[in-house]
Amino acid sequence: MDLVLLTLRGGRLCVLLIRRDGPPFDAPWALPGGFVDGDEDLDTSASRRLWAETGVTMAGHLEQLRTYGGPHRDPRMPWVSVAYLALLPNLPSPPPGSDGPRARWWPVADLGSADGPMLALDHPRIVADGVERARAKLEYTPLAAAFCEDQFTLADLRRVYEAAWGVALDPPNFRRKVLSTPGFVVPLGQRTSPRGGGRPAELYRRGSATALHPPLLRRSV
Amino acid sequence: MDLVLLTLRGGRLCVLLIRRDGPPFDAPWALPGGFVDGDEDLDTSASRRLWAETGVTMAGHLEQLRTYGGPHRDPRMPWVSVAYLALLPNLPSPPPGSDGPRARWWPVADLGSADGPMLALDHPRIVADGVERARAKLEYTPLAAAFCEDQFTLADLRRVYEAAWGVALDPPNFRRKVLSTPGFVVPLGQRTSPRGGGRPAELYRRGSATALHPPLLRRSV
DNA sequence: CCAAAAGTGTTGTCCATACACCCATGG
DNA sequence: CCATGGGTGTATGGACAACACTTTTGG
Repeated sequence: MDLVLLTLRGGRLCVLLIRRDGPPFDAPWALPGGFVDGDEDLDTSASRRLWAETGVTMAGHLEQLRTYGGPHRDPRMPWVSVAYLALLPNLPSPPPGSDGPRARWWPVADLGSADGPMLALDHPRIVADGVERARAKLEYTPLAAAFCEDQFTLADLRRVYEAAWGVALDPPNFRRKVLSTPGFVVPLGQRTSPRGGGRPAELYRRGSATALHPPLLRRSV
Repeated sequence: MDLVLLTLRGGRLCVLLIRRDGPPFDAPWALPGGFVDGDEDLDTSASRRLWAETGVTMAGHLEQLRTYGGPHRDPRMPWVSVAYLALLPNLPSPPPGSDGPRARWWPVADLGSADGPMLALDHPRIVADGVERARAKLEYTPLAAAFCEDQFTLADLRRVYEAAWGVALDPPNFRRKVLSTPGFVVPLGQRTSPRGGGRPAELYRRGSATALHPPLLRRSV
């Protein structure tokens, strides 16, 4: 099992990587993961590993990403690996998990570049699939809130989209769009204490919606 | 490995089920599937099994659906199973595959009803996931053409949406929408010979687009 | 008073819908 | 000539992008 843990740090979308030393890893950085116990559900196993890596239990979002397998994978690894994708609010660096000392958050934009980490096995593709899944799900689900704390402002939510998609969104229009979607967010009737000037923002929490109708499309084309 | 093979028969979305007799199947109908060879890729294995069941090679569409596993599955079965989803044009009934005599296309709308088939293990959920995946992918990909023959009319394509979503679409507006999406379909400059009255329709084949911008949304809410 | 951030109003454009209408074929 | 299905034209409404403007805070 491999875990793609995504979060936002400093306005950048980041993935958690673990520094590995020996085989079966042919490159210094790899996704967190491990073996699945025979007596537990796949989702349960992923949830347990997520907790082991980050201490996170309820926050965020966890879903199965895809299963990777075939002769191209390292023969010393399990023949197939089920990858899971987690979207998490900002966490300490390094995260307080079992791999803490060897763990690091890497901006996903740095993965292909020269000063970015070298990823082992087929992990580059797994990360790419996870990032694309996350970007796509922001369009038609309210999962952007999984990147935020329990209470968040609409600016927090907007910055999730801006970091994940690499675009700038118009704050007034974003506000209208989110508030006009039933169940996306729930107002709490409280305001933030402003930080260095500016009007305090209203606080919200996640709503009960599971899909956005109509979606919040990134206008790429 | 389990295969969810979907096709259109008589304006209804149908799934291929195999009649099973003994254990490990606790109900008479099950998805086609089998074991994965250790020396082949997952996608390759799914493609091979698809060919074995239907004789289909290039037509249609095949993608990984999800991996199911956990203690709730039958202990005599493999502990995990990777499910694949295929969208296929209309095929003979029964299909000319290895399980041909025991295979049957069932309308997915009948699955929950009293006169519908009883599905073994966790196959009801797998079928439901596959159907929902197919319905969703019709929105933002040109995969509806995978349900059609090599050459098809816009009415054929429209009937795919109508069958999968259970709605009626306005033919003029559907036509404009499809033709205004670059790469969705390619006109062939030929016309069908009309069948029992009506103007002959123009013929098209699949285009090169992989996504629809903007999507063709079902207005359910 | 000024800067900064949150929030409101307004307008134009695009797109989807609904539906009237025309075209081409079989009976 | 009529029924049937394919295809075109067009008016209306809703959603979104753009941007001017107001509100509320800190300095």
